[in-house]
Amino acid sequence: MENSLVIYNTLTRKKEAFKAINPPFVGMYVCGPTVYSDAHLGNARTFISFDIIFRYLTHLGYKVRYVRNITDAGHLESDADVGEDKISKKAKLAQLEPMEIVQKYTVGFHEMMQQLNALPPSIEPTATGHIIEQQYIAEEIIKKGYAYEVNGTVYFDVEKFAKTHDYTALTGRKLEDLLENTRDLEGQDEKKGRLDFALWIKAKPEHLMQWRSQWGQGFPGWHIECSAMSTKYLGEQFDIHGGGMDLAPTHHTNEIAQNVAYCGKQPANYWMHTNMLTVNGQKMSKSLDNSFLPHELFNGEHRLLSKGYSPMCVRFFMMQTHYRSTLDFSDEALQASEKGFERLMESYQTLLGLTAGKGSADDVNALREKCYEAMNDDFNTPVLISHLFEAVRIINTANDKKIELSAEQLETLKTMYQHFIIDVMGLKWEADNSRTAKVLDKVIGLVLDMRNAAKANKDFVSSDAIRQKLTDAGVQVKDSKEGSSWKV
RNA sequence: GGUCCUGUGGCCGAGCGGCUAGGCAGAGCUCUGCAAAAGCUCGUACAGCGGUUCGAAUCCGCUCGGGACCUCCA
Repeated sequence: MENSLVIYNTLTRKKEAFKAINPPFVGMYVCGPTVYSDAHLGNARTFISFDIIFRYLTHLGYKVRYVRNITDAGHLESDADVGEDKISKKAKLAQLEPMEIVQKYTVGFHEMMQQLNALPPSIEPTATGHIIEQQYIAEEIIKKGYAYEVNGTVYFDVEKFAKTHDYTALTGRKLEDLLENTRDLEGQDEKKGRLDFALWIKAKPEHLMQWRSQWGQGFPGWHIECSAMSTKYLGEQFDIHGGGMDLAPTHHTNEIAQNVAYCGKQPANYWMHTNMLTVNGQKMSKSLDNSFLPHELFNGEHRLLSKGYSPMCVRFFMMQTHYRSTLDFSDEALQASEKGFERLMESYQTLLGLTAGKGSADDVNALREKCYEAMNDDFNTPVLISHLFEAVRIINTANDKKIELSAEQLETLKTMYQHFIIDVMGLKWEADNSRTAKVLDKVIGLVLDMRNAAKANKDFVSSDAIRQKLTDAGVQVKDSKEGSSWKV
């Protein structure tokens, strides 16, 4: 547990040494997806970033309870609007039960995360499963005097809260600016202040998702679910709260206000925000129609792609950019990553086949230390990867018999690869174990035997013709002293 | 309009006051029957203009680009 991990904290706008409240335990809450349509790659980027964080904390020896919610109710089309929630709206359009929508997209989301090799969170609570808890917190906030009820809807009194608390702590914005810039929208007349947001919303009779409450039939506001579920599973104060950057100004700001009003405590010590994924310089967003769906990316069926990219390649691609930087998605960048990723993974294969020798001057222990330094510096995966490529060079040089690595050096490299590539970055072999793949392996082996026979007879015309045909078929042939190998 | 972030070599992308990031692409070389793969070498980059400093891609100011949020969004 002794480490020098530093984390960039949005609250303080600087990197801080990470100190768990109750080590070795760490509580981490991440705002999950709203399951009203297909998850896109922008969602994936955020959750992959937190997957790395979860994995690295675990690797360091922390016992992490990672809570990531599923928003399956209460997510308003607009924060100022008291109309329908997203799930309900979609359900009407598709003539489905709201829970059918929720089920469909929850399953889709899980499939995507599994393909991308993200570990499941420790707890994945749903908003609809915590209606009582949300009502309770809303009620308590009313008791504390920071919320009020109007016609069956409960609002949080932002201006009153801001008098005695730092409402804009997370973004550092000025309350006056927020007040000036908030637009007038329908449904505002009920609210006392224009920044007030709903904790509980009165449902119209035709509204599909509604629950009974002391304020009448209704459904919960969006922000309250996270307050309710984080408090329930991680306590009033926990270590890390995360989410996409776009959530900080509204959702997280309101979430903090709710928690503080409810129990007087800032919910999390470290607020972490991942940056956006862009396409052609613009945020990938459902409303901008520039989204990539996972399957479009994996099979290449998208107008912006020349080919498909495997889930692991995509994962690697994302890790070549720091989580707090925007990541611009392009076919060209993806192709470059794919090559690099393959070289890295092939070196792993090479490493496992190396035999120990005298030892080289390369300081692999120092290299491993550098990997830790990179990750300890706010989870800097791009720098980690640059160090791993240094290892790739050493391994390939040894494979070329230009240097020899000692048993200790090999062991260090193997441990380093296992820890950082497999455990922390969550990359894995994309081995094809299908029956056809096994048959193909034997067939190509046979062809290469024939080619080697031709080579042995100095019949290079035949051997080169065979190689050319294989190349045309997409099979790359590599000759070495030990024989020939191939890859697709 | 307001608030904030950002501009790095052909492309992607680290760096956050002095020490070659890295990947991809390109050129040359080594190895090899030839290729491929691998290794080595190379480009000598920090939007522009000022300023602070012994020293700036890195700090400050201005100018010009790009983006985010202020309205649902990871």
